[in-house]
Amino acid sequence: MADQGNEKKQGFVEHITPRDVDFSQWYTDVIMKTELVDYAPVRGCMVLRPYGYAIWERIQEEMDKRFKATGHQNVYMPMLIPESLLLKEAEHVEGFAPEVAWVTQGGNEPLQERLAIRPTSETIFCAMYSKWVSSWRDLPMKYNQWCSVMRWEKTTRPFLRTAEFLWQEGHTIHATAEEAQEETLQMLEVYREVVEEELAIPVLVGRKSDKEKFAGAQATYSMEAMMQDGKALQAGTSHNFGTNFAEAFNIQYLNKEGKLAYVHETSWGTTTRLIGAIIMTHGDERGLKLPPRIAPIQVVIVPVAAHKGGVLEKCQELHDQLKAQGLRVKLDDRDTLSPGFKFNDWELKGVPLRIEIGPRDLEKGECVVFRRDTYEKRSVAISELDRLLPQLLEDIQRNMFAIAKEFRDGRITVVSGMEELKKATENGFAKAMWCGDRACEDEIKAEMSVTSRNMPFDQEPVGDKCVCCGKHADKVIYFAKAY
RNA sequence: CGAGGUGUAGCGCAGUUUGGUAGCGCGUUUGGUUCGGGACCAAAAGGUCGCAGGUUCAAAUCCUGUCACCUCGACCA
Repeated sequence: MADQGNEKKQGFVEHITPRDVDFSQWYTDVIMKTELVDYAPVRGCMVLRPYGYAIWERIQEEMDKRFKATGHQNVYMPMLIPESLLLKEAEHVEGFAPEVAWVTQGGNEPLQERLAIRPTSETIFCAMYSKWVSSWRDLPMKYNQWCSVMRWEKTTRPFLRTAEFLWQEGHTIHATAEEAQEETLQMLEVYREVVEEELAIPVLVGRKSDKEKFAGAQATYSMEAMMQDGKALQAGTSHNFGTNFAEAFNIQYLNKEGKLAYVHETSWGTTTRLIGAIIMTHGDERGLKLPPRIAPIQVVIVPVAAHKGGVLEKCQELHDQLKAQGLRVKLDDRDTLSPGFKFNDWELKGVPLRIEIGPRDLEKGECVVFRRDTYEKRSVAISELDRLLPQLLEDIQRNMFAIAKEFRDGRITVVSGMEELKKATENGFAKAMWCGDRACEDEIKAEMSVTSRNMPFDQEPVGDKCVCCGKHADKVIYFAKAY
């Protein structure tokens, strides 16, 4: 029975729009049919269903433990921000004003001052920090909050852009510019680590251009992932505010020399958009494909002819054993569905490993193990599973990252002129030299709807002339169409 | 927000041109037989036709408005 990975026998049933026919429709089919989300009866909002929320909880867990390990604490700020507070930092207001939702009435009384539903919480963190800091001994303060924010977006798509979304926002204040910069880059690295090692999504990290940076930031850094349609998805950002907000909100402390000084501030965020990134990085013709480390269910056990010869009992026993071993395992004991249906169903839902156990296997003390990433099926002694499954999960994790990275790298093209840039960004990223002028970015965006993504650190130049204007250039930069 | 498209049972659709009893497939429920890649038989339940107005003896069908979703553009995580 070994290696019966015969493609023809694996009559998988097509239930979603093929990925290469209509990527966008494929995405919608996948998120709906896997029951990750549903549309809410509110404009632009989505409901995270149990399976979708479970993925978010896994991401939270991985992020949160690293935040704690790097010395951060969680807090919770109010959802409502007084208008006067939001108006304090000019660039910040300008950036967010168009998409703020307002509360104008409390009960039956109109409010004296309208309240913004937070689009982000810099201003309220600043208001509190200004109360809490007085001495250099109070610094740094490194807080994070898990919450939802609201941005009145004109067009929305589940996970990628919704009016309300779940995220974490870290906000820290420091005594020196050096510390703030170190924090900014440290958190970018934490993000990179979670996304590459846990979500198996390769990312390009680097600094944003001034045009693309956060409203009110001195510098913004991002990680950018490539989706299977070649478009970029900004997967997380980390900002250094310098003293911009501290000056606007008067966050001062007495330094060691006994003089008043402004704090240096950072903020950084990742959102449920990461779930969209997982779907569009790894998904295939059969649906979702979850990296083992983030999958809410790593191993599903499907009994065949469950009522015969103690099959179900054996499956239950195996389930308990694997669970005790620390694997996230599920026994599919639904009694009205055929095994074939369940195979398709769990592949659609992206579970990395499936174990099939039927009467024929039991006679031999074996089971069939199926890999979601390679579609490979093979017979294995049940007694080997405790050793084999963790190895397979690690192998799948590595394999998924390698495939995603190979795909991405194969679609990054070094370009030196506008025609090449246009061609490269039709289905991937362009890597180019840039002079640093805003005008060149504007021209590229106007002509081909392509934006600069970020400027990688420590990169060898790929030329010495700006891709747009041809003048001297010393900045390596990525361009792409973006979500 | 600009251009185009779609809203009819949980899902996928027909019916709209030419107004006249609300249809099909899948799913669901009950019973039985099945179970190694979306099983089969029998019976049953399920819809104010996206929503709000209007025209008409009569509206899924005609008119006006509005909302949601999809595709392509402009803004954003």
